[in-house]
Amino acid sequence: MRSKKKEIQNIRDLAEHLELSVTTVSRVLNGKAKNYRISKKTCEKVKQAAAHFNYQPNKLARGLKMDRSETLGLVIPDVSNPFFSSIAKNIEVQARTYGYSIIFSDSDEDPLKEKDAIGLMHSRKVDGLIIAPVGKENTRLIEEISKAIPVILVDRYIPGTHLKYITSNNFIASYDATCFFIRKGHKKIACIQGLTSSQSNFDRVEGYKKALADHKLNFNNKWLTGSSFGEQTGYDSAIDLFSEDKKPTAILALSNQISLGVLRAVKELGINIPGDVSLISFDEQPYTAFLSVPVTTIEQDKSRIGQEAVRHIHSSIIRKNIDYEKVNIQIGTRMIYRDSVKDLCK
Amino acid sequence: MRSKKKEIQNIRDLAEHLELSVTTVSRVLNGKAKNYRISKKTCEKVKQAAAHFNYQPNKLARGLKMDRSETLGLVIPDVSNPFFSSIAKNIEVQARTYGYSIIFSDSDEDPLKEKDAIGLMHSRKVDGLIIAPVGKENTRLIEEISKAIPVILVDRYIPGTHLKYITSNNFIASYDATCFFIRKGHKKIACIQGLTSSQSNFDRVEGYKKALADHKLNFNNKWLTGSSFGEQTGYDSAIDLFSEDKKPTAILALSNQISLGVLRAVKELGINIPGDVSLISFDEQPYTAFLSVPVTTIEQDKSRIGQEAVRHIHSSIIRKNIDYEKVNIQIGTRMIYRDSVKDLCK
DNA sequence: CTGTTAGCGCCTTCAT
DNA sequence: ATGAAGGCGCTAACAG
Repeated sequence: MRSKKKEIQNIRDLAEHLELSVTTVSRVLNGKAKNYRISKKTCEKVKQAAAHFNYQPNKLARGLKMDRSETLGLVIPDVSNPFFSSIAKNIEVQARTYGYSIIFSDSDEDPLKEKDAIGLMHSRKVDGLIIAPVGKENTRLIEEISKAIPVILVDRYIPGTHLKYITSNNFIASYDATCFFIRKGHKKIACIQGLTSSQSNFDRVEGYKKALADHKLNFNNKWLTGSSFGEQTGYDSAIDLFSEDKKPTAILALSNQISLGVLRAVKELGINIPGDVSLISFDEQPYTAFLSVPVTTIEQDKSRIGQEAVRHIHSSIIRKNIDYEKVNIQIGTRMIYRDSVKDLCK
Repeated sequence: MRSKKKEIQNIRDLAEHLELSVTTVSRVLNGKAKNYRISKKTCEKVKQAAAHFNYQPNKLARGLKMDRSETLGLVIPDVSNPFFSSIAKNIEVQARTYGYSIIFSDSDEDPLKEKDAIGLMHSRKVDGLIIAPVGKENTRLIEEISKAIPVILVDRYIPGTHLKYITSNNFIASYDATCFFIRKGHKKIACIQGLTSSQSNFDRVEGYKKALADHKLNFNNKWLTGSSFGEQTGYDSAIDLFSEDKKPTAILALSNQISLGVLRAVKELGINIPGDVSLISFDEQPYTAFLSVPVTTIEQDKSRIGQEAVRHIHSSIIRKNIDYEKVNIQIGTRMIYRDSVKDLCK
């Protein structure tokens, strides 16, 4: 056997080189040697040759034939947000253990881009789709596609649909945080919310309201501001909250970026945390402990969210049937107590 | 024409429904109507039907036939690092404007995973590969694959190869930062480095050394510590730097995560920045201004790095030839002056 | 134990 | 101005 490296581009070249049929080679390479009782010798030869020529089957062709691309679509609103990048990382790493590659798209908080991205995923024949929807705009589309392939929502979900989701228990997290404020003697508690059309935002706001109600505190609309999860919202809202006669003693910020904005405003205004105002923020980050004031946060279990998402989508895929088993997992959160909340009772 | 929605799964179904040949449908859908002088009427009918049935061509089949998957591979060491997540975002957004989807893989700072990821990209027939290599372990493999498809390195590059790269001008950035320390009267300047096998780290260290040399300051090995870009390295190095008789007056941290580690150590030790020690950190982040001490940073132009990478790879792809035109772009950085450097001259 | 062959969905050459 | 047919690389009946 000449060891001269011919151009081995596909399985046929390899088969010819080995003087075997493509079938045999295919079988060996797909671990079906046993089923067809292919001789050890042949088996070894094939494997060695494949390794020698560094042959890798064309996944496009394989996908076309098998009707399975071994690919998962991932659509998230903003990877540069550390919350989502963490989720993305966990999903990718987990997905690979199941043999999937990730086709990734950043919807940039834009429903139109999201729509395109979903369409693309479909035409690329992903086996499943993991999506953190921007809002509710593409609900119909997502429901439609979920009839063809398994879909799972992460973080942000859409109620009133069959769509499965995995998210944090936002209601309880928010409820607990607000209660914590109240226990520390706060009565004027503001909440800076994110995207109002997102359900996780809604749940957080509900938790906040419920906590107020449970403690016979009136909910006042002037203390609920904000419109997106971004930094600018936090800044604008904080400025607003302090410019007028509102002046809350506590702020619940519904995302890490929002609290960064609050920090910017607070710095500009010369306001002191927790002296003048207390702060609790959603999303623990590696840097939160080292902020100008170490802020008390609500930590979400990003790694578990990612893992569960992949696990569920994988099991839907192998079961081949888009089951309507209800999967709506709300993963518990954890408060990390630091120095941004003042105890008014002392 | 019945508007009953038959199952339109592929181009043949669509053609049959329209009572046209697949050829014609294909041509219209690929914008080649003009070339074949297909009548306006036919054209319109086809487009409408495609939209109506929400038909999307199977990209797997298309890719197989065309030998172009319209897909770019992206392999980076850690998306949860905000520096890389920012790059990833810019790359994805830019790639989409050229019509590429991104197949993304996180090598998790592990050369083995990186190797697998690159192999997978190859078998998925990506049209081009953008990679921030972990170290130099997979140089051979990357060079090999670069003969088959365009490859471009971002951030971390590999010298002594033909591999194209786009990175920050790390040498100058580091040189300038060190000079700044010196100008402020510092003489005992430590440098906490990242992955020593990465060229960008090397360049940064070289810039640091050169600045010392240019100012007749001896480089002393005891002030060069660290071994990875992670947070723990920053912490360990800082502890080490302060525990002994070293006690530098200034620290140059070669990544944002390293400086977070420094901050952790400094907090634990009750050391004051910039009172006891000054700090300059690579990588500007949204939070850096709000850290316990707003830190002076070296900002890299992440959006430009991403854009250029995609631009170059796209042009290599359409030119169809893997040209050996040297592309080694070093993008300028910008220092953002804040309060973490003490002026010893005052 | 191994091989032959059809066909996945698409584009394109050649024919009309 | 439109069609028919071959083939991209792979897997899986079906056939020995």
